[in-house]
Amino acid sequence: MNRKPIFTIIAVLIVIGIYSYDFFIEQKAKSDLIKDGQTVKALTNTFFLPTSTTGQVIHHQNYSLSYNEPYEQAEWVAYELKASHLSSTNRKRPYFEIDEAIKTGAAHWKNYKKSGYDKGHLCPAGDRRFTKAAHDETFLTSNISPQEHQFNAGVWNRLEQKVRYWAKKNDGVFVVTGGILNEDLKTIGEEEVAVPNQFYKVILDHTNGKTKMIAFLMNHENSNLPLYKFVVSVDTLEALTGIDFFPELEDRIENQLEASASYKSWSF
DNA sequence: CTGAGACTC
DNA sequence: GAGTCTCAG
Repeated sequence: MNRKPIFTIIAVLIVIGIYSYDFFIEQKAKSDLIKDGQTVKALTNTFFLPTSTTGQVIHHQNYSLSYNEPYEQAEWVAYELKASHLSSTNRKRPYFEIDEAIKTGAAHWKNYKKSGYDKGHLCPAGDRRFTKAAHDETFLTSNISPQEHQFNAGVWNRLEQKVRYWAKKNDGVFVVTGGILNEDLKTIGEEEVAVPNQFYKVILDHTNGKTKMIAFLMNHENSNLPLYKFVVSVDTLEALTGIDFFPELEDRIENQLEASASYKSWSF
């Protein structure tokens, strides 16, 4: 009878041990996930990542972003869209989740509820349908910006579809996108998520060793104008955002390409 | 494709 | 909050 407390203590220790082990495995899996994302970018696509004006760059498995805390959204989201990524698989839309990777705290989706604005994807769900995990990963609140529905479902949607067309045609493109974040923007919700007045997108293609790029700047309103009307130089966007979009590109090529607002080598 | 919102449980 | 359904451009 007097041995009973010993057994109890041993049993408790075993239970604690099991929970600790589970916790350890879970943490290990999480750190591997983050490390993998960084490794992938380091080994392959580093050159296409823009600079960050905030110092908070997050690498997810299928896109990277730079979070701008005061505006409660990403200043840019960057990803590669390969032809093989394009999928017609219909996937169920999950619920938006707070991106736990944002150390300063990503906005809650409730800020958007009944705000009159869409939770507009920056990395589109339609570009990440190749797996459920990739699709779900776009439903993080670090990957959205308040967008008028007419804009999101209209001219912005048209541009996103054009990017898919180029990805298919050129066997892959790099995409950088976001809202123009500057002072005195309207905000929504308790966390005061800023509503950009303009949105931009930069597309880089390096098919067959030739590098070309094209950039778009759109006012935050729907339009029926053809997409080429919104073409600007990357230099224009860099002046507006303070972001250096392709710092790893050879300077001579970078300077030449970024100064151009020509779209003659892109088919619409 | 891009989404919101109402309704039930 | 989760799941299902309807609706709009």
